[in-house]
Amino acid sequence: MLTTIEVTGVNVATEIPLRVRGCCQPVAPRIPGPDAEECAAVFRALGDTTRLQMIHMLAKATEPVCVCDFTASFDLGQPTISHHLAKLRAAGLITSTRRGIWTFHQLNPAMSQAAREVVALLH
Amino acid sequence: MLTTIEVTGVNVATEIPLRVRGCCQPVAPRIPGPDAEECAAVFRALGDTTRLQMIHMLAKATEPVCVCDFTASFDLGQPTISHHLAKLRAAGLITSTRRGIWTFHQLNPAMSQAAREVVALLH
DNA sequence: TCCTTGCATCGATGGCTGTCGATCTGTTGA
DNA sequence: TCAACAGATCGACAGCCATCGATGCAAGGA
Repeated sequence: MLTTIEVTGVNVATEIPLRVRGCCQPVAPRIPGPDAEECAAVFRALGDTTRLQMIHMLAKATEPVCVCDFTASFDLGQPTISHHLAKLRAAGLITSTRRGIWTFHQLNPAMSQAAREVVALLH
Repeated sequence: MLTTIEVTGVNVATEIPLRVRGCCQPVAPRIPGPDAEECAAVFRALGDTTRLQMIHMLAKATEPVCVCDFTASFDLGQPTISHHLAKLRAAGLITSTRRGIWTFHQLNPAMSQAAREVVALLH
């Protein structure tokens, strides 16, 4: 175990680094570009408290949820809720179905495997 | 299976909704506020392709990684890399240790359980 | 045919974020 | 003591994002 000292959020160690490879070398194979962007997009969609709560609500819900359920649950206007739902839809996390006057939302059954694994973490 | 028609990204179903509870009702218990915000912060930190690649590299690396390794791997300036590392550090995903001239970075061994589960998905 | 209702869309606005060049700081070696 | 280097910080800037009020639009009911 190294003895370290906190300095502006960075630990200062007093020992010589054990370093095999040279410096300034790429370290490991990267995630393929498109995969990384798609994965980041899912994280970005969930990187907002409101949308995270929405996905959690949909994951818990036993029947489809309409927009007014969300507006009743969050202190936000209807256009803002609609905007968040559009973001979740664009990320492929939910699907929306209109039945008569109402539009119902649910987790996308055809969600990507990566997205499914992330959503599963939200119980 | 419902027969649906695509209209501006929303499916239009022709059947009457099966709805037990009334409309405009909160649906399920929410994630406690602080938990949701902390969780969203982790997702937000991973919601950028560069940072996602960084975490992936650190997860794959067998020894600590210094800033110049990242600048060699990404087409970004050193201040930008430093900025992204600071974001990952603020989210509790990595720790940074200075040894002599270099600052080495690694996945935070004391990462929150939620964060650990998310990072584990990146292989 | 007209009104009401649920929801999407538009335009505006303030705040946040990714990126850069310039600069500052701390460490090493001469 | 000083020069060279790794990396953090600062200030600026452009682009994105969350939010709102206003408006448009489709469906249902009178």
